[in-house]
Amino acid sequence: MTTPYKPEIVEADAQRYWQEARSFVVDEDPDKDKFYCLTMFPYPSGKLHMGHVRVLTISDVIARYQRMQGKHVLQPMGWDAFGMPAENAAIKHGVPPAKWTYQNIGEMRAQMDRLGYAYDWSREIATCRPEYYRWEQWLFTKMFEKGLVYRKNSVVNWDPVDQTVLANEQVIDGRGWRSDALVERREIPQWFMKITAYADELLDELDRMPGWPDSVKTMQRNWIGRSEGVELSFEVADEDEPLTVYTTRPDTLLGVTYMAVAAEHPLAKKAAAANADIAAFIEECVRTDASEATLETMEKKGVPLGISAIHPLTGEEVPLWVANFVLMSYGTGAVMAVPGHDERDWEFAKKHGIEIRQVIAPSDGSEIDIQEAVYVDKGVLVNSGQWDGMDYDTAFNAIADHFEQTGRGRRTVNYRLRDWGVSRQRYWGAPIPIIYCDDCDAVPVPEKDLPVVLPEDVHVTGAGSPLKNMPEFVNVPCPQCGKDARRETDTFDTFVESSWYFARYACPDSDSKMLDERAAYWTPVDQYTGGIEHAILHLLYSRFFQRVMRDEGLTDVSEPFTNLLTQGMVLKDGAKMSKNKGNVVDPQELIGKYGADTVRLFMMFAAPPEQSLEWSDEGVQGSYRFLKRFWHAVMEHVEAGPTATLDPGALSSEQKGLRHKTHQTISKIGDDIGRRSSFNTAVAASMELLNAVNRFDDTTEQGRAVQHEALEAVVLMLSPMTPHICHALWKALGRETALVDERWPDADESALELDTVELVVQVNGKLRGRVSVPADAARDVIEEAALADENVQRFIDGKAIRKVIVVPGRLVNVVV
RNA sequence: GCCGGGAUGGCGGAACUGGUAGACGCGCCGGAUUCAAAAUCCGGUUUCCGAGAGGAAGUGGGGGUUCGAUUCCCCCUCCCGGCACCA
Repeated sequence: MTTPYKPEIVEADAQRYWQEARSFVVDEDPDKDKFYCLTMFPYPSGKLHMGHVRVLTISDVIARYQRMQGKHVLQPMGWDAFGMPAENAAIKHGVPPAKWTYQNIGEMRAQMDRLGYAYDWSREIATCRPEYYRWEQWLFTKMFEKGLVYRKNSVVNWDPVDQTVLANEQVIDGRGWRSDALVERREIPQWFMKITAYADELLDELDRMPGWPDSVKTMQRNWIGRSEGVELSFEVADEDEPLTVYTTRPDTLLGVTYMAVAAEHPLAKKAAAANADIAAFIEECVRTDASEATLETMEKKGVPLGISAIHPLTGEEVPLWVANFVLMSYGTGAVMAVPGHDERDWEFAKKHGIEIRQVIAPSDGSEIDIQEAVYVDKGVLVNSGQWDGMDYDTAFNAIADHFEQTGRGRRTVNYRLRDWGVSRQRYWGAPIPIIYCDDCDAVPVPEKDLPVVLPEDVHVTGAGSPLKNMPEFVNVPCPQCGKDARRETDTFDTFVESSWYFARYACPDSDSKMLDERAAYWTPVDQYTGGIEHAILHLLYSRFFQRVMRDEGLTDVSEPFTNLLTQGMVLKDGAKMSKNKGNVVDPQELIGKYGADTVRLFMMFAAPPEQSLEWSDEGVQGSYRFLKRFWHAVMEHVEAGPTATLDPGALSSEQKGLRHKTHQTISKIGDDIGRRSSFNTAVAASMELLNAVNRFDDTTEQGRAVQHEALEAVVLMLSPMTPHICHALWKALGRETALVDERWPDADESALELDTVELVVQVNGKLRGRVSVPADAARDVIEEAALADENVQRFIDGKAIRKVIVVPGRLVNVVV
């Protein structure tokens, strides 16, 4: 009987060692090659869930692997501590958000430690602490000075019963989640950050980011949505102001048969004053939430305003409509409609009996019927007078020139990207450092008065921010003129905190600067890991903030994350684990039953990191079984007595075979983890090697030596995934040093060479046989061997061989 | 609706650059061990035909390129993520 595997003892022992040796606390050592490994920090929601365990484990495996490559690794952890759930908990249970949050942080930190993650806890950050958010308040005031922030009216979801602003998430089927009242769109003044000032840089740099997945780069490109078009004006009958629209298809201009404005547009409001039907329609448009998904999937509706614009080229009258699919916040709040050559315009025109005019024909001369089907491709202009026969580019330029020469329009670059609205009408966030004075308007809080500290002892009711009812917070003298003034009670969007925390880990205790010289050592982040749901917002805001910090002279770095890995969700029964669905598996329970290593191993083995992971209780048991087999294999070997030194020159062919497998696996797993982030196949390869060791029944001196080498390799290579058991087994194998300080093994090239290789033989692409040939066999020798195969003979017999394809080391295909 | 991604045995997945489809694990079947069970160990396991040797089909559906396609191209279906106030 060998020593049994007791994970709770093995894991406590390893963790005690790391704790006492301060294994994961790092300094800024200029002589060492740094590696900054980071996970998107969690929201402290209460308990760790499997989604957390997955991403934290992926990141930990990378950190530990890089350490074994000799890198000086920083892996910090912290808390995205502001946000709505704390307010919801406060409303429900009467606990102040701060207290609730700090409690959760304590619980989650303990759970993380139980999982054995290699964190430098000396750098822990919680974004709800004034020492942290004072610096984003400070940066905001710097941006204010530079004109990178501004205030304008913008739309929110308004709950008319609770008299409060709702997040999109709090709107369910157009109604407030607590009041059930129909939500209204309402405009209020809010602060914006000018991310559009960096649009071109954010877009262009994507081409020079090889460490990011193409899918994320494509999403960001599309989100920024740079387009080149023409801005042009239509005169409106009886109006002084012309109606300005932007189009990327000036070539279709002669096909404009109507125009549409947003419900909030001044022309619509004016028409509504004189017409009850229009007023009713506008009312209806406002009674919806503000999310784009809702607007785009809504039935497209509109009513005519009874007024016309004048077509700038033909002088024709073009009817004006108000429509629910035009947004005031996009461009000018007005669009020109070309039913013949735009899908949405075509459907709207069909529905309302508006004329559909063909002005583009396919370049290949084929006939189309524009009344039957819309034609959106670029082609040749028709029914367009002097522009007839031109292709897209020629027409674009000719028409753009015409407008620029007549002064009624101009070429312009447009972005889909909008400036970032950072104001939130919520309590549990970082206060926006602004003071409103009747004389001086909005005044940023001077640096000496920062931070603006959020009062933590409050009573949250859910109806508006409690800050509004705290005169000691609100009433302050104006920093400019000293008169009585009022403090801003809105707080920052929590994305503001998460847009720069990664840099602050380098110097979390710096109280004189947002970032000090330590940031120059650690940033940028070498490996960033997190959910694909952050592909656009969080990652784009972080790229923006990094540049704002750069332009403020705080860093030379422009891109915050060199390599990005986006991990998939954890599912059970095909659905995301959530309390609502009742399919949650508690990590704590599993760790108690099997230990942290089993949970970590299953997470890494069950699916590739970018894909969703289907939870399986049986699969977890399988991982546990493997660790037990692993443990007993090493213990049996060790308990059989000491091992002799390996002599590679004195091995039998079976011994050579196992040694070949060992070094082939070392080579494969290094590539799997280091280059491919393919942890599931790395685990599979470890299992294969261990299976080979267990099948290898050779108790001679050299037999045991080859076995010993294989077992040490498995211990080293599994250690990033299951660090505790490997820590124990490394000691058991007679090693004096701690495994955490060991280097990744090297594959011995001489052990990888093979004398013979097996080739597959196909006839017409179908597998018909296999042949063994010397590794260095010439092409004609391979061909001869392939054609000589008995089964291959049956399929080529009596047929003419047209061609023989030889793929060295792989296959032979005989084409007959 | 728009943008991005995914679909392979009973299940999770593997096949990396167009070259043996199903590695590894789960489950299941059979056996060993046991008074019995659990645990453990050994063998089998895509489907169909065949005693076997072997053959045929097969990677969501339909088409195409190629000596050869899970992999590349076109069209479609379903599922997932995001859509600017969930984080």
